[in-house]
Amino acid sequence: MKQCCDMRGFLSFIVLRLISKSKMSGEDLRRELERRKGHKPSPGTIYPVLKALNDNGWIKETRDSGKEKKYEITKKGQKELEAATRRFISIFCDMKEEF
Amino acid sequence: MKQCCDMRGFLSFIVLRLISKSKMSGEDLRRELERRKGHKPSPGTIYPVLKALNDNGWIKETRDSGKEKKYEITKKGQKELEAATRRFISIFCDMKEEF
DNA sequence: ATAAATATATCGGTTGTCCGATATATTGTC
DNA sequence: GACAATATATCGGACAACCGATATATTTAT
Repeated sequence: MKQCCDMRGFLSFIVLRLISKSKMSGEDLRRELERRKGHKPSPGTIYPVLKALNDNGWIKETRDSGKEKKYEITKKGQKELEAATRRFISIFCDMKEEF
Repeated sequence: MKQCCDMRGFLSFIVLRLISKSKMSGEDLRRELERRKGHKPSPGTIYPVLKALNDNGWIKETRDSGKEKKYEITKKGQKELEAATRRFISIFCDMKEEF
């Protein structure tokens, strides 16, 4: 174990959260994730995540006048995000003080 | 993807945090994790995590008068926990409002 | 329109987390 | 001390996250 911990497994959660705040493209997300994590996820990481979220009906494409492709959250995605957020809070309840 | 997301990958982080607050045994941790996650990690999950944290010198055993074995955090573990917490906050900065 | 740059998509492979099963050790009870 | 109950340890394997490489599509610049 190099560090405690890798914090794998949360990418789709973060991505869904970010998209819920504003429409974002794959590259938008890569940039924002680099900012937060100090490491830019590879295309092979981010696009499969977007595909999975889309296949689940949690996000959907939106093309504003034929420009670059962005994603926005769906109603179903909102529900899922709320549920996931509840799970998150329940697990990390005591992190409150750290923020 | 069944849910977004499984929130795997944070177990050692949570365990280190819990131990930093009070000395805990493996079973103490299993109970507390069940409370938070709604699912009790198997022995095959928790003990290897404790071993790994111990091997890294982040926690150490403490036997209070030959009673059950508990773990407490070390100085090195404190440092690592602070670093991990910083990473966590950086990634989830916007979760602040949710708590 | 063509070329270059950027964005998206897909696939195979690696790695790490976690579990179930099982074995051993420790504690509590009689 | 003997036995049961509880706690700890270890191992193989399943599964999923993530990456690197590569291919394709789209946008931008000339």
